[in-house]
Amino acid sequence: MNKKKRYLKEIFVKLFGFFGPQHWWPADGPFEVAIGAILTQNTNWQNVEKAISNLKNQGILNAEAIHSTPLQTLARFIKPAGYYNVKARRLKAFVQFLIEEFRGKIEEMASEDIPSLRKKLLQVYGIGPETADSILLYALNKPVFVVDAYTKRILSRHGLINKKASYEEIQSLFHQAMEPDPFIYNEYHALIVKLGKTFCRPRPLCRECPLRIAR
DNA sequence: TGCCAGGCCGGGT
DNA sequence: ACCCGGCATGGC
Repeated sequence: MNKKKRYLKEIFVKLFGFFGPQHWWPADGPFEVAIGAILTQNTNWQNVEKAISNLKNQGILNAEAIHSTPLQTLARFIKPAGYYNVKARRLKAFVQFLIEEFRGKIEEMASEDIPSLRKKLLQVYGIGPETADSILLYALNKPVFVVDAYTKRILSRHGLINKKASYEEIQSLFHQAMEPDPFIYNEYHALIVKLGKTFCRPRPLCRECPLRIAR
């Protein structure tokens, strides 16, 4: 549908014009991006920053250290991020995968082709589609669009999808509408999050929204 | 004070 | 193939 493509392009232009560049991901290097991607699952980024700060202060923000830190101890350090027991297990599962497949070096993931790498990531405990795509885009700079709850909400409110649309379905809309440019995908997702937090919350502020849908 | 936040897993239908 | 309960902290 050509109309949807133009609509999606238009949304990007409006958001970028209104909010400006977002300069995501707010992290120091690709490994920290991946850890943050797991920690921020259904969680405020502000809380994630505290957890990451703890890991840094403990000097264990690297694959080997997380691997060798006892589960309970790791859970204690990431407590501010919420769901700390499951997330501790997820962090360990991820670094285990990283060590087994890429000698613990996340940079080495970049040489693998996107579809097979995405499939591998999805097999890791605690990594679903959004987290996998966040790692691909924000840690490895791959042209993969990240879909999240805000994306669904906004597209649904604009009548571009129905509520039961699947993750891949929504993702393919963006992949068809926009050039496969990591910079564009990076900014677009970040801008959607910005819009979601500012105007498109469960109780929306449509009057002040830069997209201003009539309803 | 409650609602909400940059999801995912596992069991049940 | 979907649907839903569970997981938990901290900020506004």
